[in-house]
Amino acid sequence: MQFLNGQDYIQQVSIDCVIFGYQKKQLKVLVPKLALKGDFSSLPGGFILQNESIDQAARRILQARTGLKDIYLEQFRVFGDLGRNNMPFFEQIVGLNQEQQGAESFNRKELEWITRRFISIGYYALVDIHQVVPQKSEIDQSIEWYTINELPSLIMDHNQIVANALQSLRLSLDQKLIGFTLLPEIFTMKDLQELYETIYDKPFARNNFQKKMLELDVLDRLEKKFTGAANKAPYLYRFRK
Amino acid sequence: MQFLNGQDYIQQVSIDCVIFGYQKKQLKVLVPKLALKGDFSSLPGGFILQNESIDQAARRILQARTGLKDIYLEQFRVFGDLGRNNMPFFEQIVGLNQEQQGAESFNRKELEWITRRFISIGYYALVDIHQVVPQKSEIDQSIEWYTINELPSLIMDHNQIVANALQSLRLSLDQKLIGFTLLPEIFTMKDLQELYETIYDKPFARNNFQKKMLELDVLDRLEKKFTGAANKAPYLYRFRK
DNA sequence: TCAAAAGTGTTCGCGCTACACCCATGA
DNA sequence: TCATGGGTGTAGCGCGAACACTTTTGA
Repeated sequence: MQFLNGQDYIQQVSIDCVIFGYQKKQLKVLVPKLALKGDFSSLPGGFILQNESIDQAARRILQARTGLKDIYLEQFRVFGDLGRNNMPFFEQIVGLNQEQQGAESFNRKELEWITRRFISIGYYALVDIHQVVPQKSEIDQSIEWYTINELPSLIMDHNQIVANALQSLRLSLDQKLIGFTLLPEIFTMKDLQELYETIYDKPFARNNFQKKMLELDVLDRLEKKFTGAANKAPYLYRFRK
Repeated sequence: MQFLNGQDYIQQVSIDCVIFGYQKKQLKVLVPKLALKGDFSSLPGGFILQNESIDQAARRILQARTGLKDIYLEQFRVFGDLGRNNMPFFEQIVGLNQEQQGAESFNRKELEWITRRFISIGYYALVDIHQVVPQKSEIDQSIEWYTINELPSLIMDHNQIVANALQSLRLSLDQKLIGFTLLPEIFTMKDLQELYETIYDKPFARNNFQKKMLELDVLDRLEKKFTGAANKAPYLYRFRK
């Protein structure tokens, strides 16, 4: 019935993942560039196999791009407007790729399948960026971390999806103690504060931030971290599971 | 390609609506009972036409059951577990309806269509219960308002969907000034307070509740309401749009 | 001894809660 | 004039923000 690459997927439904990472006071998103002429980038995505749940599908997609198995994952919204189809995108490609790349690499049936209208389930994931070795899929030319404020223009409504994901992340961050998943296992209070400041794009008072975090009672204080700098050495912390 | 009743729908995706109403200090949900032997109830739901957005589909489904066009509507979650299919349900029906009702009223193609695994997009709606004249669809035997604590057992995971909807409603109620949509246009402060107490299932202090609501600066105070009771007449209010 | 940055204790103001009081209404 | 329920003012309390002070570190 409905096949793409010989797999039996649910038709007209896709999953798009906003994979957040954090490095050097910047919130980043993992974005592959498609192996087609014309600079097309999109969110890492995929389809849902008949014999897997949507969460399993999202995990499979994430694992393929990040190599990580245990990832913090949250479904945040469905995008189902009319006009969410790859048609204009493929038309552009056909125009740009007259030889044999791109659209030609799809056979006729696959092209029909992929250019229909799609409903997309948005997931966001939080990862320790240092643990990720970004993996190209077979349709990618490259895959890279982009600072969220310097994202390239993405296909369809994918820029909008990122904006929505960030909004949802901000709402959940305080509630669910998920910020730690963006950091390495061991971190200083300053690291944590800078992460929060980056996500909310506003400063926090140092002492109050520390107090608030410690009162959550989820941090183990470890030994001090001697940096060689001429100041008091900060404690290291670890998130208690 | 994919047809049910001659319509071209997206396959394996459904919409389920939790329609909230409020009457006599009770939060209610509109639940149709299916025209099949064996007491099957489900959430009002439907499918997505190829040429409508998911929001439009939800509105169409809501209008069909409530008669109302302008309805407060919120998408709150996607349910996509494995095993979300109507197969066990239809097997039960076949067992119970040996004659010609129920499953037999579907032709073979429709049966195949409807018994596949489904991904369902959950919406909740808030309506003024007095404006609604519940409408049966052709597959319903009846349709009724049920107090949320006395819901019947619904098919598949629909009871779970209702629980999720209520949870989302509670989270949004304070943020988005949507409570008023459950009340008639004109109401007293006591009406509003009782609505909140019902939804959150806990009491609020009368004076503080009043202050909080008035400080939102979204209520127009109208004339007093003389009830004939031997006490001070309460003001009537209207939500300012 | 000093500057830099980390850790901690204290005060201030706001918003929510609780208590108190007054007012209108019909019997 | 009284009971009932509605409207409003004020005091207490807890949390987060702002401020202040101490401690540690290497130059």
